[in-house]
Amino acid sequence: MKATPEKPSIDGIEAVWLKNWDAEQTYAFDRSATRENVYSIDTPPPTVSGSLHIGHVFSYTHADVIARYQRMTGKQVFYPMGWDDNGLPTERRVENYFGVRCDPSLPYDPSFSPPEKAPEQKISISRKNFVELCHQLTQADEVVFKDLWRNLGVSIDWTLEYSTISAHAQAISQRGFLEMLKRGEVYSSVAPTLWDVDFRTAVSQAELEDRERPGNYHRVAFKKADGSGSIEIETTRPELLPSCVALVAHPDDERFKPLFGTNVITPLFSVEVPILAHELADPEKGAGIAMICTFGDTTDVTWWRELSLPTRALIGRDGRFLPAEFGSEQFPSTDAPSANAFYAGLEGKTVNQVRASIVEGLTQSGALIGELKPITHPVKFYEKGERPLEIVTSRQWFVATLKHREALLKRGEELSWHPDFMKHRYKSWVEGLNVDWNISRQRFFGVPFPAWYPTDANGTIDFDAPILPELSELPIDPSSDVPKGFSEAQRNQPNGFVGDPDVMDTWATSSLTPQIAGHWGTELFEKIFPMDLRPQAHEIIRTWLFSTVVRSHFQENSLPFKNALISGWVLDPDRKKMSKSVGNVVTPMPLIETHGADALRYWAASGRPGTDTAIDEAQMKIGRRLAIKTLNASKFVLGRLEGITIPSPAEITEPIDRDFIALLANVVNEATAAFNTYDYARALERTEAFFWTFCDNYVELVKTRAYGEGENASEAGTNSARATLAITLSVLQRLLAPFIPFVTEEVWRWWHDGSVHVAPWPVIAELGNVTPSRDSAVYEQVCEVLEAVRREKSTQKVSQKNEVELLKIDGPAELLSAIRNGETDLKNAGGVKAFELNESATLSISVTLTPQS
RNA sequence: GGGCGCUUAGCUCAGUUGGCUAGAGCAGCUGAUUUACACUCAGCAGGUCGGGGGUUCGAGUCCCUCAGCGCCCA
Repeated sequence: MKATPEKPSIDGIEAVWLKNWDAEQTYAFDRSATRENVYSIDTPPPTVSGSLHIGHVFSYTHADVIARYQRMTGKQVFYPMGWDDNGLPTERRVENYFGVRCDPSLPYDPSFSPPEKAPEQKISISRKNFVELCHQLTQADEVVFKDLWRNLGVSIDWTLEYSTISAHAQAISQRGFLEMLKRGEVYSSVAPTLWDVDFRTAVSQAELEDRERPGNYHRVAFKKADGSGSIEIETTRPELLPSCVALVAHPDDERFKPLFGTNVITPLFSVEVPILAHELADPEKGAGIAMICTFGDTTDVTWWRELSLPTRALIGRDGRFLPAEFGSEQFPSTDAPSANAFYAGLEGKTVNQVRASIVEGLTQSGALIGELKPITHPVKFYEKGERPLEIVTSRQWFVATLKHREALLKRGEELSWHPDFMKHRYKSWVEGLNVDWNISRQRFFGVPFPAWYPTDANGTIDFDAPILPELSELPIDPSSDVPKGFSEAQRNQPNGFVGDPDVMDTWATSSLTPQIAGHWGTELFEKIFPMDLRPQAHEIIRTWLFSTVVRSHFQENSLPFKNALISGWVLDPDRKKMSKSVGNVVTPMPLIETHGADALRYWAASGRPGTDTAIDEAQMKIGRRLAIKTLNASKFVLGRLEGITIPSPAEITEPIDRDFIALLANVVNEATAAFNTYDYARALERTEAFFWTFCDNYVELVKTRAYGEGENASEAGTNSARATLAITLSVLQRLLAPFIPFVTEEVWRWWHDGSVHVAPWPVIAELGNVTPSRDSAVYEQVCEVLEAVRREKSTQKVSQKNEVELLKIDGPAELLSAIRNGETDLKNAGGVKAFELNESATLSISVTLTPQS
């Protein structure tokens, strides 16, 4: 056995072992492994947005302790790392960081470089220049992220690194799209689409959030077409009056039943619209009768579709009102001249401006009844946006999810969720789907759709006959690549082609992380798919988890992974959610520097799956203490064993040792069972508790005997203690290794050549012929007596080293026999000079201390 | 509006199918201690398990109900 260091320390050991693990390729995935022998992890590729978050540390630690456990059980762990660098977050960051804006109409400027300091007025640059800056910034960010992961001791195989904007990921993503297209699972259509006017892009249902916003009910009178009076409706969006196509009330609403099928005339624009019945109309809301406009919200879209209403959409992609001609077929009007005259003042205006004009017009015409009624109501926003979404009609690619709802729900049932209740998140999301998954984004830094469209002699684009590349050509960019049989000169020309201008939703790519990380189409993929584990946070169940399930269901007719390990959130010390705007975000690197990586991991690993956990530096200090204790206990025990041949567990013969090993066997069983159900926190708790009793009680009891000293010393007794110390230390070092990998590696190497992280996970068979079923409770009963002795010394305020003149114990025969078995150790540990044991029904321990000199 | 989770000691949390006197760590208090311990060890104290009702020989645990907090979905 090697010598233990004189003064071991945990400070600085991270750097030593990181270097060593790199050199030894400790975490390298062996591609020759068979599928049964592989444990594969679908690592979340974090959004590389420049800010590291303590939440990263939290959830990546959870996955890592599982990875380390699996590796020790003998599995080849496929543990890749990805960076989600495409998409809007990167674009926003680049715009602000460099002070630029993408204008796809500009030509590429090879000599462009951004100014040192971001200018106030953003510089317009070409798409290619913009994308170059995106790459530049994300690469720099990725270095910082990687540094954190390494310092945290995440056991990733860095040769498996990928990024979602890489050519490899783009090729996979485009192939995935083409295969869906071939199978008819994706389609393009012109449809009302939720639209962010600031970002100028469509957004999907998964990116929506409701925000409570103040609004006003405007009571507006519509004259009946037959001239018999008027109907009053209430609306929060009077600006949509020119887009009104009908009024709607609940079919059972007695107030309006007689009116169904009759017509009214819109104020200001004199458009005749019907009064219709639909169940989604809420009799309790407003006046109980609403106007349907194309389109104010998603309910309007439902009504429009189910009631087969005409389209009078007027809000453009920039959020401004489009031209309209009243009196035309689309906008019939009984008074076209005044309608057009009024509308002339609205065209090109923003939503707020138009609202003001229309309210004024309604007031003047007397159609606005009474005062405005302020209300608070939920309004749909893009989760990253600042203005309410509009609905515009545009061409988009959709993945058909709605008609597969039942199958997708079944997939959710099939998946093992940790914790189990998280499956409700998935279920309620899938049940609530109301539009197909829109995967088109009118943005720049993303994976382009691999499609061109032919144009006819008039230059009209035929969207129904896309020109598609061969799989071998991928990745392609239709805005710069030319389809086979065409030349660049034919781009955007009659009888030529146009490239699809859009990029894919970021989830359309990251839903293929198993395919990207596992190199779809190669032998490797067969070995890692379906993945064993998907670790992730709960707020992306409806996006990442759901979309991955969708893609895998279509592509492989399978779940993409068997287990989903859902982490909670990290809350600030006041149990508030961390957010940039509140300014309570904690960055992890200083915490690693202060407390050590093991300590930070200890805190993270004590947060159970799915449980929100507050940042707690006190907990990190306890983790640090555990690491230091591991170091010192190992030094002490190994010091007792220095220079001798360590006896094998077969030599564990003393009853107290055998009982202690039985308890150890129970801990091994419990920790293993807990890991197998992804309850790492429980495994840690049990291991840790046992480790402390090992240090404070067992080692204290047997250290004299292990030295071959003290009264009644015997070779058998000494060897039994030595064997117990050695095997227990070995087992505990390994049980702790997934949680505190740096310090356990340090102490393991004091007496082993290889890494603890590829050492075999402890099993009962190692423990000699001891079984978890205990012959007796010798150890616990001896501890109880030891405690009584310590209590007496503490009460008497004397040193624990003070000797005990006489230890008198009255108790049942069974107990006395246990104590006799531990008598020697008790004498050694408690300084007991003499025992007096008497049989009695009740337990009583009397301690007579030797008077202090 | 529907759903999920949480509520146990001052704090952070355990408490597996209902069963010994409800546990741990931290903080607090009282001591001991410097040849494993960038301190460590021992001891003490601290809870009507959110409220109410029910099932049961027995409820922190199961059922009902109410309240508060958080989240998901609509």
